[in-house]
Amino acid sequence: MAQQDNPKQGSSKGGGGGGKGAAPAPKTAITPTRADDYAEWYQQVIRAADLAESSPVRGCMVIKPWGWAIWENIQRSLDRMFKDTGHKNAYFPLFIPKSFLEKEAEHVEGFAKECAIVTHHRLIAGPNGGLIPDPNARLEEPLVVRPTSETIIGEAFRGWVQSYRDLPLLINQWANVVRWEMRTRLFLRTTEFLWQEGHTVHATENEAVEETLRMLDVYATFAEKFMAMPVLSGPKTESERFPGAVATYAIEAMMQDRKALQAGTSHFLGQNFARASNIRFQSKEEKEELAWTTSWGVSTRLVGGIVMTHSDDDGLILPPRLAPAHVVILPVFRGDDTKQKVMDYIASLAKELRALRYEDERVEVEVDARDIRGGDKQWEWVKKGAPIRLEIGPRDVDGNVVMVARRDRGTKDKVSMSRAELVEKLPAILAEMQQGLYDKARAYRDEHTRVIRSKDELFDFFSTKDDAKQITGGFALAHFSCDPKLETELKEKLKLTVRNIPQSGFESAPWADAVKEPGPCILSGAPTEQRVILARSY
RNA sequence: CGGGGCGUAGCGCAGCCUGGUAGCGCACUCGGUUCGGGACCGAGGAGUCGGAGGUUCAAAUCCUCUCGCCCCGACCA
Repeated sequence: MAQQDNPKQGSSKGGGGGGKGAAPAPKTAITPTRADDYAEWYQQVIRAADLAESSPVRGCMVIKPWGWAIWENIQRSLDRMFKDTGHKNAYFPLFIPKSFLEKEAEHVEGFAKECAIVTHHRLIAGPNGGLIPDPNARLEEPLVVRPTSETIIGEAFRGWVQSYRDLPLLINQWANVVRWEMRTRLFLRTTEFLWQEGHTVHATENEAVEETLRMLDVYATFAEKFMAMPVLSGPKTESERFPGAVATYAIEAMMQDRKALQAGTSHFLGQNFARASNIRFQSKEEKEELAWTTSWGVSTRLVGGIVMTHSDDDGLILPPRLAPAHVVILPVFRGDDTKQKVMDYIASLAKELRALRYEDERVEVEVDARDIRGGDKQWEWVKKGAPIRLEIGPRDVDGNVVMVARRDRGTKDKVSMSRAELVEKLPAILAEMQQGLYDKARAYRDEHTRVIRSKDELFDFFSTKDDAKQITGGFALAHFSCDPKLETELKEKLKLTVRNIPQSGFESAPWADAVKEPGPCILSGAPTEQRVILARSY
């Protein structure tokens, strides 16, 4: 059904201010729409949902309460999964002595270009009234602000590991890291970002590989069950590998502009970092051996993934399992006489709803009693993506009913429900919404994933006609030999990269059978064992 | 870091070319009428014109430098 609402906010491209010719009234709460300008739409959704804003510090964002609450939910859910797989949390320093970073050759090369460095520990008055680093307070050895913590954690682990009895060592840290990226985007790529990084040490190669895959699987499960975001799991090619890793695995999701988002990585580090940090242990056979390590992480980028997977032209849509509030109650009343009656009713309903369980968590209820216009309030929560909105006024109180609106339905699509029915059905409704979001995202991804059989087909799939902003392409499933030279060619000509070599996440997709088929590389003709995913990415 | 665009009230913008010391819409505050809803009328508050230097009697407007944002590229979670 067509939306007739008249948004008050959002950027208008044409027109200009000063009361000049107004642009035609947009019909969506977010301007522009996804189809018109996806990148700008993304920015506007974040702003309209009040998730975050940019800060005075280059590339760094301020995460606002609603955005932070989503991250907290991500943290809580993932943390439980880490604990359930035997991991413990710990915390390591923000600063890494420069020399530590230099211990692993590939690692240095990979991160050297994007490190923030601390060289002094004191400021003094400068010539122009400002502050300058005190030349007498120069650090003997500069400290790097961690871009990732393998080296500093490895240093600690060396002391923690002596015997095979100390293994496996399964540690996770929730932290911030800094990577001086050239180009930043809220949540997707910021100079400072928040993440968790798991670091584990094992006695055998097998165990370490198992751990790497286990955590990749934890990520895939989290993405699918909590974020309602379908992902394809599998190893990366050599060129996309984490600096210093033997193998990197990733989960890859398709956003609504059909670009891929790397949503989580798990690295098998072999003995490279153990060697660099000298992590050795005595085996049962009384031999001194070099350990095997892994590392794995997901970041605040996941919030960007949620935005781009589910949201529509009216704003954010949150999967219920990660929504800071499952239910938002919007009181409707006029004078003080009806207010008390309505608020009392709402208080008792909120209490009853909070006692419910959804996915083994408390149902979170927010009562928005702010004294602002009902319509504005309604739209605010639409844009913030709250799963359920309940409208309750005097008439509802009298009839013991509530008006229920779902974020996955039209904004005007409200149904009246008895209080008892709501209480009884709420968990099921949330579950249905969660599943619905997943199914929809899954259908979108599967629809825009194409089995590609030739170079021409590939170029055709990703060809752009006239408007550079139009959404085209998707995931190309193709036989590709993963030769770095050929990868460069695809990157230069089509901006494509091999996202991964999918191992799971595609069961029951219409093209599932094509994935594991062997065949000749569409560029070189060399034989390959299975198809890979080629896509443009964030 | 290269190319392009841009920073003027919370948000979106006009003013800059042709210097004279700030304006519009929405938001905000108050009053009223409305109101199961993204209203309407009236009154009002709010701006270091990103920052620093310079030219000038006078700078949002001209010049230099700088910081930040957005888009495209290279780099990447």
